[in-house]
Amino acid sequence: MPSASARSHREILSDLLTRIVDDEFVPGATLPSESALAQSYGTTRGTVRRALAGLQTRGLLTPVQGSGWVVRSSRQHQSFDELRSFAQWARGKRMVPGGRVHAADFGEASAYEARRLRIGVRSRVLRVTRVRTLDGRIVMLERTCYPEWIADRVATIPGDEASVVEALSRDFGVITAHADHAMDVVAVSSTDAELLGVRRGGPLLRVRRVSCTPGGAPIEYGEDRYLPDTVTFVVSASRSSTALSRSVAD
Amino acid sequence: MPSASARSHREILSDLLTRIVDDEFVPGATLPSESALAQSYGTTRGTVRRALAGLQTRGLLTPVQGSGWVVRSSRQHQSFDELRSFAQWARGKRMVPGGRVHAADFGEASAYEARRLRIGVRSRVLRVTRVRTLDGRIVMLERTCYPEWIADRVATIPGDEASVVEALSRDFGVITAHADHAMDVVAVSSTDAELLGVRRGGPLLRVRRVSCTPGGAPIEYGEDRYLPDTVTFVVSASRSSTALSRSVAD
DNA sequence: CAGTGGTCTAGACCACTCA
DNA sequence: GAGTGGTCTAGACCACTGA
Repeated sequence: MPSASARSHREILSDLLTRIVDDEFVPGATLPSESALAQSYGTTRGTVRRALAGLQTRGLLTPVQGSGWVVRSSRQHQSFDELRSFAQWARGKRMVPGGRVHAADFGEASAYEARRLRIGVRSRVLRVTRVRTLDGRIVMLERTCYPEWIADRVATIPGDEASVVEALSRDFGVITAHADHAMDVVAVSSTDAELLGVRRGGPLLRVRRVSCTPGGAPIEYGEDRYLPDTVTFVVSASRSSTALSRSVAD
Repeated sequence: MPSASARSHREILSDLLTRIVDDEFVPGATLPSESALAQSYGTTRGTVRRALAGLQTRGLLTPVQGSGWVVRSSRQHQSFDELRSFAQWARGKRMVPGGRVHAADFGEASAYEARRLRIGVRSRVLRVTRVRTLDGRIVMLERTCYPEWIADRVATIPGDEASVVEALSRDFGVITAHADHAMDVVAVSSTDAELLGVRRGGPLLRVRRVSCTPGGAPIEYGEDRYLPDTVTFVVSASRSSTALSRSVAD
């Protein structure tokens, strides 16, 4: 039953989410009508629709005009924070994230890095290479490039800090609001092979990423290389709700 | 300047989109306030906000509370149809899609296929293997599994049909409304090697996909294997708008 | 045809940003 | 403190579904 106190769209979303995850509404079933929900939550259709739209975006519901809202899945997708941070994602999965910094050096931005970070070519940047582990097993090689405005702050973060994202937010108030990801596949290079402890030529999933502040200022350009059988990226797409796109490799 | 006739949220969205793509508003710039836009389009804030939310989902805009809507990018993301259909995507990129059916056989659903398609184990399914080309070059190997309710209709589609998705919609009225994608990386198997014309052991980007009707009925389970340097998947994520998630490979 | 979601209006108050 | 986006209300009409 609905929480009598749920009036904001967030509360309604979280209440419906709980009820779906708890199988009160199973996949394939139709929810009560928007008007009925509005009445039972003591609010209006507009507010209920905001909550439903949120669950649609998360891939749990789909609207069928003239019929009702159908439960599409009861599997909860991950939050943006979990997507953004390796450590937060790992903890959400009850796994122990670890890793070590292999190298951290200042240098000049390449043309590619400069374009991604929207800074001048040859501006000062900090490049950090980390090897990431899950439950002690190596899963990923991460190369990150930070623009000068944040580089000095990043440099003070200890090499064994599990979550750089958390540290940036906690210690410096720098928050990630957006991230663009590009996913493709590459072969293991000689350098990769040494750091990851695998043979050359094998498959790696590469994720290139630019994270930005709420104002749109790029915080970092990162390139992650995952070993096979370690992670899968899942995208739930529908006509009106996803920003996934497929593009020609450049 | 705004089209005087733009009154629905779709029209406003498309007008703003044009103005952003045409660099009337460049990345980093702030749009006129919601109230100002509402007035100039002859509508209300609510309608304008729907349009803005759509552009946010597409990764073009981001709201900054107390300040305004900031242009984040002027690169247009692809539509759901382009994501869904290899042929439509290729045409959007001005490339020529091609391919041939290598095998098409009826068989019994495996436990995995049955779970994905929400049908009984050992139900009758149609399995089709296609090799896909772009501008004549082999880029992808596609294995698709169709449940019985649609299999006979799929079987009538010619092997050289460029877009199965289009054919299903055009000839049978079967429309894809959702698709869940899981992306990871695998090594080239001996079978793959033969069909794709590459050596064993190299990297392939694997995309597993379940497409559903508006009512949520699975239409197909597909597994695509892309050669390196052919496609990249791009995801634009923010705190409130994307369904991308990262999960442990199973 | 009754009931559903899709859309739009017109207003209100709040939280936040920035000069 | 003026102006911005964030939220919510209370209603209206439309397009569509399904019995």
